[in-house]
Amino acid sequence: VAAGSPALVADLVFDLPLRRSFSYRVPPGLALRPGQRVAARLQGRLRVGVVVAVGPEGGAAGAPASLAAIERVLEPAPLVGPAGLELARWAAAESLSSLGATLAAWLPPPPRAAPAAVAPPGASPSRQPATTELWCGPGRGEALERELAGGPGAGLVIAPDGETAGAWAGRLDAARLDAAAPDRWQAWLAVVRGRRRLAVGTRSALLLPLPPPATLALLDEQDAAHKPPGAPRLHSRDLLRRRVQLEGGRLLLLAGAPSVESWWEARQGRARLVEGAAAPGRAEVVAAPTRGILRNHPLTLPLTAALRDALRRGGRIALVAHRRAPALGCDDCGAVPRCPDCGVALAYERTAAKLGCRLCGHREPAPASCPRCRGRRLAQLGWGPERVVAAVARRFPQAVVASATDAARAPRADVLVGTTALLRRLPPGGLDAVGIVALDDLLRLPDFRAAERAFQLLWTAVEATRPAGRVVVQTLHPDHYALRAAQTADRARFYDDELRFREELGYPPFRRLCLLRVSGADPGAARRLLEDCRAALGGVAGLVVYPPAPAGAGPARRPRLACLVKGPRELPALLAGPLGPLLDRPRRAGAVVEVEMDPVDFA
DNA sequence: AGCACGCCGACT
DNA sequence: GTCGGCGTGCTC
Repeated sequence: VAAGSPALVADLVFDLPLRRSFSYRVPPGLALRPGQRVAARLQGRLRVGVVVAVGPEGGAAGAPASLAAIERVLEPAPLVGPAGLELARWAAAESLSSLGATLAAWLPPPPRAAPAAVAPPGASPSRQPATTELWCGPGRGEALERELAGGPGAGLVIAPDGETAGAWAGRLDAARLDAAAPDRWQAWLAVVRGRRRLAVGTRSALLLPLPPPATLALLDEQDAAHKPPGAPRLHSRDLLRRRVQLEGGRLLLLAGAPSVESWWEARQGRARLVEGAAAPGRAEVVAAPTRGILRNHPLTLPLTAALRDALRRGGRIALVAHRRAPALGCDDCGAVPRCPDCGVALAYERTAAKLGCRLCGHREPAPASCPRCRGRRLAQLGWGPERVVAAVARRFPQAVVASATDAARAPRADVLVGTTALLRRLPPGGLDAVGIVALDDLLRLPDFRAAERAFQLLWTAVEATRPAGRVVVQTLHPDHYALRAAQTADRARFYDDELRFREELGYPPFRRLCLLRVSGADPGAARRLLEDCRAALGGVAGLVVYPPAPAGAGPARRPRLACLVKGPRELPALLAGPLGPLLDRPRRAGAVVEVEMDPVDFA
């Protein structure tokens, strides 16, 4: 180290579940800036690190006396500036996860060979006004296309999946940044340096810096794909909201039937609701009561008629079936045993012959007959896609009936049978009819979002059906508020009812949730670890910590146990302290804890 | 997450 | 008598 020029130290974060940074010596002559990626040795292995701070030696507290040196830079300039780093830091804190893992998920993979020096990104964007708009009218996709193609500002479109991203990249002639793009690193740089005005990507593009004035668009904002499991454990909508809060810009959230959270934001005046002109015509939503029918055949008369009519005109029909529901329901009166405290359907534990609440852990013996009508037809059986295909093919032998996850994969089928994903990515109005085989399967899900999901499914079905077509909904609950609202095309009516329910029982958007999920080969160890977590949270004011409850079957065949924590808006900050030791060392005594803020999927 | 160092079962 | 299982702990 030359006298007079103090050695520089850089703090790095790595793609590891570690919520701390590591200090390294900066070799003389190496110009490093926060946001830049470098290669450095950690435990002898060369790894990709992101520089989060650079300063004179001695700044890093607790660092060993002699530091290892950074090996080389991977990029001549940072991909994100201080604003992007700040955003990622907020996201990591908000989701109780590591900054390194968060950044790794939000940056394109570094180039294989060290690229030639490039111009650094422009100056930090000047503050622009922030606006959020919720676009839910018909033709919103076309409107977005016109808005962005018309220019002149920069635009970033975030799609729920790579396929949609690819389609939009073509539509807008935009730089493509998702995993399937030929060179994401080059594409990222092209936008940063102003050579491309528009970009399309999935959640991995959320931090892409844009020159002002910028428009950020989130497609299908209600889609759970915007918060898949794993890092970064944050909903793309929440990140984009924060992003426009910090740096300004225009945020457009697109959805026919938005998330309850986004509707609430609009109702509170924090987002502008844009419903657009009324559609010229809308498919009719028909409720087909299934009392006592669905047991033997998946088609009621109204749905059979819709199928027959559509087949006669040579049209296409989609049938939405659902996997077996984990809950019990009465096939006679439609009653579903629910948790007395949480209001969600109780999950049926067949082996124990018990009903259990997935949220609070309440358990009771499974009744032999329906508590409401005393009927004996309390059953878990549902009509899965395979059974529906067989039944429809028997009833309409001349029709081509296909089971498909994606309508585009079965172009020749007259009748498509699939789960709710079937209706995704369909051109609006392309179907003659849609049949929802058993809406109750969806309503029975032990998830407080069940009604929201049902409403979104119905709305999507209507949008996918031609204006003179029919959406036939088979259900034992023809008066359910989600169905009524879909029939009258009255969004506000649904959200008013749903928000009242959420407020009464203390669910989002009024309260926040965090799920502590524990798994382990030894059930005893898992239970003990979860009890440690609950004990750690015991003294925190403002929290409701629910008892352990069995968690849904995970990918691993290990017993899983979960516990839900409910709290105020600042829940992450309240949990960070007490759960800190657990987050830093999640594996203990043969069990592992996973902490998930704002979970979207409970079933 | 990896990877190393730690103590208890089936083998050349 | 050893080789090796993965349980636990650490990473500038």
